[in-house]
Amino acid sequence: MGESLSISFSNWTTYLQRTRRNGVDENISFKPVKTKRAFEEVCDQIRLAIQEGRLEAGDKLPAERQLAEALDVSRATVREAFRTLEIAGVLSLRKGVNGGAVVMQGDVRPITQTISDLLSLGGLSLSDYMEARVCLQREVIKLACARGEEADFQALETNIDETEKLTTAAQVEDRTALTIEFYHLLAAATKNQAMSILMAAVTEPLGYYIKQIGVDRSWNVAESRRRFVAHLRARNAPEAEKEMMSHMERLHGYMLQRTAAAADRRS
Amino acid sequence: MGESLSISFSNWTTYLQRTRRNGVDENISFKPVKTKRAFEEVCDQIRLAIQEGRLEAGDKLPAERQLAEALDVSRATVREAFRTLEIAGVLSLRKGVNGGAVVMQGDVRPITQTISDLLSLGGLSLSDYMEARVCLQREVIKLACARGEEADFQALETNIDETEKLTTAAQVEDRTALTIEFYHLLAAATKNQAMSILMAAVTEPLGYYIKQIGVDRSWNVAESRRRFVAHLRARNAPEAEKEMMSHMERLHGYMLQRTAAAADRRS
DNA sequence: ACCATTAAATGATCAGACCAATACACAAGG
DNA sequence: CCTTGTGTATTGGTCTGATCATTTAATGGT
Repeated sequence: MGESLSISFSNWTTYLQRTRRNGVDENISFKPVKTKRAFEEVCDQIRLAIQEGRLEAGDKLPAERQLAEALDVSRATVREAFRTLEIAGVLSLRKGVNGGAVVMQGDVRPITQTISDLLSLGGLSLSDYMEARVCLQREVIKLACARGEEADFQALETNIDETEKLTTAAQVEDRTALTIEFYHLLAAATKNQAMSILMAAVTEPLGYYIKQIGVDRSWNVAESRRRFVAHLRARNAPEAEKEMMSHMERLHGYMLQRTAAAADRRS
Repeated sequence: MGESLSISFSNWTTYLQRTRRNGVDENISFKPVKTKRAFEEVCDQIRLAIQEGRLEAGDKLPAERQLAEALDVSRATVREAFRTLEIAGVLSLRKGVNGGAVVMQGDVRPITQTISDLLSLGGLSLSDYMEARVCLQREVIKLACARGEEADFQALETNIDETEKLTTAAQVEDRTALTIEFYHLLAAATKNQAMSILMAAVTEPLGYYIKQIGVDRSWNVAESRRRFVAHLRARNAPEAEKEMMSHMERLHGYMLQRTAAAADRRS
């Protein structure tokens, strides 16, 4: 079925482009000519199979060599398709006998990675990013207050305990990891996977910034967090929100200030 | 500088694994042995260069052949790295003289794609997804009410006008596109790029579902939207929210019902 | 039953080649 | 001078075929 994959469309596309260039048929709506690359076609076929239910999580795809022959493309092409889907979290590639490409359930990492990329490339400003963090956080708190269970609150408090144990400057990295985990645990209390994913997307990149600009050591974060969890336990969403908002306001102000300082230093 | 890229770590990792297997040092915290693949190393080097400001949007990387030689890896390896970063929206690959790999500003598509993947693979439930949509929508409305300008409201109304023009069943696809555009325009009114990104992430996958289960033709969406925009213009966030919530409630109920029906039919 | 060795399968990488599209230089013709 | 066509070099896209590294299962000895 894949035999037509590598047939050349060059003559046809050239014709279309020339036609447009002449300007005669300008009013006729041509779709932008975009020759799909072979590996994209392979990607699409696999994704389509998943959408239509012909493939689902846990299924194993044919080995690269076999699939290449079946689709009448080279192994390198199958490889690029597999790589693309692996990065997307759709496939997992395992070596060895009984290895191969296995369909996964998806992965959150591409999302957090993309947010990080957008931040470091300037496609997303730090202030917009932080405001979105605040907005999401508000909704998370509402849900967590309504649905959080004792186990969730316990996990949050354990996290705070561990944070307080790490006081030396050398443990900044571990503290950062715990901070990020705190937000993850909070999102988990919403019992909503999608909210967890979105929160992860706007939380994970924090680590990169904290590593760059350092932490605000002039403030005891643990105290604020304890008050916050207490409000959560009391199902007092407005107070919990107020506590968190004041914390985030301080954090974001600190980050903006330090980032601006770093930018000044660079120029 | 990259000369050590292809040196084999196999002996070292094997040693570590054997040591662990013996169980003697179980209490010592080993990091999980994860032999990084060559193309990942290349990816990381490029991303690091971006984070450190040595590369920024608009810069052009060396050609595949040159970079392969510089890093002492094969062209295929550079290629997989480039492909990975291209899919991530970090690079754009262009053929021809003066072509090559150009650093971009990032792209939102990986995020929406990942959400779609998670939905079709079962890593994210439809109900969780829709609830997150509602939560995000609430925040978007707040911001849009506060910051939306006349041009934004105008764009929304134009969108509604065009939706009303399309009434035949054959134009379902176009109507869907307009529906998605409506949410994008609404997000744009927040003047916050991050909110736009998050909204896109939870809006885009709608198209896939609507195409599958069809639209609810028993209800006039345009009317509800007109009321909604009127509330926006009046800066009346609570009423705007109420209008949108009732609409989404209906839409989501319809989707859950039809999806369940489709699932029944399949089994 | 247990352990070490071997073998086969499979992804990871490499090497070298050719194809296809693109942009630029340059010549031809108006 | 401007336009138009024609190379032509460059670069990503694909192919072929090979070797390396890792994993699992089979094998076989103790």
